[in-house]
Amino acid sequence: MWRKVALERLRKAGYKITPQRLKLLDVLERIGRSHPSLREVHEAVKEEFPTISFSTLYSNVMVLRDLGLVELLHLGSETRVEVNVSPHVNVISGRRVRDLDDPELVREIERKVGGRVRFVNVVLEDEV
Amino acid sequence: MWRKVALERLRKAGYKITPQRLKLLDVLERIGRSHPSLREVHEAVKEEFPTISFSTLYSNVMVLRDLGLVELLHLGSETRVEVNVSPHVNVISGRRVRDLDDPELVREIERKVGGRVRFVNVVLEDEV
DNA sequence: GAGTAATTAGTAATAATTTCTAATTAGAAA
DNA sequence: TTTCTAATTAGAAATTATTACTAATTACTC
Repeated sequence: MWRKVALERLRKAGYKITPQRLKLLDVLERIGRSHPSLREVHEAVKEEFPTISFSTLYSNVMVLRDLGLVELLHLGSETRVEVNVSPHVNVISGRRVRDLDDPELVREIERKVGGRVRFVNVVLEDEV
Repeated sequence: MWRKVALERLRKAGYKITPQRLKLLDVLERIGRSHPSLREVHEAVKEEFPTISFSTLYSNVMVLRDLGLVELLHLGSETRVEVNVSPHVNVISGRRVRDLDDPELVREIERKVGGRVRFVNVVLEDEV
């Protein structure tokens, strides 16, 4: 579903459809909800397209971001890619991120902070 | 207040009280609630102690973090220092961060995500 | 006041992102 | 289909921020 939308939007915006881009869409459709880092996305794409360079991957992720197809979030020292673009909650414990789709909660937060929420990161205490 | 607690805790933990550390406490007491980046904290401390190196500043901030006296958060490419250590909400728009102390909201989020919240970052849509 | 381990400043190393460029290629037009 | 051209790619280099290392200095104990 996301892949289809993404492809359509790339076309509409006049971007060329290269094999590198197609593989990137495949990979993000498959693992995007696990919030992979750029490096992890690169590794995953290399499985299917071993010669893709980091720089190509990087610039393509930026294209997707510019088109509003992915969200980037910064966790520790790394940039994570997120396919869920609707306002939602990321629950973060350590390196783990899980999505919580709770429009109710998002709406309440919007009411309290006064502004349109892009996303919410809830950082939990490390379990001991 | 925070400064006093911090100094006490440094002493208790057996750390030496150096002029560099005292200036750092001064600065964080003063500007800590603006969530300065490490670089900004360094600049601010240099105003009062021009010879302090980034590396000294850095390791002292890490000491404060280890003692639970500051929280570090990663925003874009930079590390921000936060003096507010109780579970709370950071409202982020662009490079700006403001604190929202709303224990009610934090408690509700904790209930929904199931876990002890360290802090919550609410990232807002960029204003156009 | 001396001794000692912690701290400091300066520098080097690392890690992740971002930029740059020559060669290649997707897609439009002939 | 073939040609043309601007967009895209791979690889390398530059940048940026953080983290690690080390010799010299210093805060604190006795």
